[in-house]
Amino acid sequence: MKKEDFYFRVYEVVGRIPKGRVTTYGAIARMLGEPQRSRMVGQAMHYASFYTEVPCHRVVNSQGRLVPHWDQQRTLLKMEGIHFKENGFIDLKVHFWEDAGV
DNA sequence: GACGTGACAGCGC
DNA sequence: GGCGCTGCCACGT
Repeated sequence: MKKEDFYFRVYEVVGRIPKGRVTTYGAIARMLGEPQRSRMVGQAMHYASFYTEVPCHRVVNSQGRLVPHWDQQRTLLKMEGIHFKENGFIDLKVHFWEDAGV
């Protein structure tokens, strides 16, 4: 698929993340059928800064770590009810979410 | 057109 | 479980 369409799909999936839940870049890439493009998902999020409707703060990496240089994300997720571990990572075992259909 | 960089993931040590 | 290396694709210089 076209990269532009790929980004759009990413925003769509991210927009479906329920409140109080989070997902990973790899998971989103898999939902779109292209697990190798996990980095493109991250890049899409970078560009998503333009789309305020996209809750990109609910997207973390496979380690449950938050986005670097964006401390506010931690606060935003706390408001969502996300529980953080001592190391500052999110407990994916609890808040991980994945959309079955696309 | 080529090189370097980056909101990542997966595997090996 | 934490750290490091490799593969990936797109974008900026």
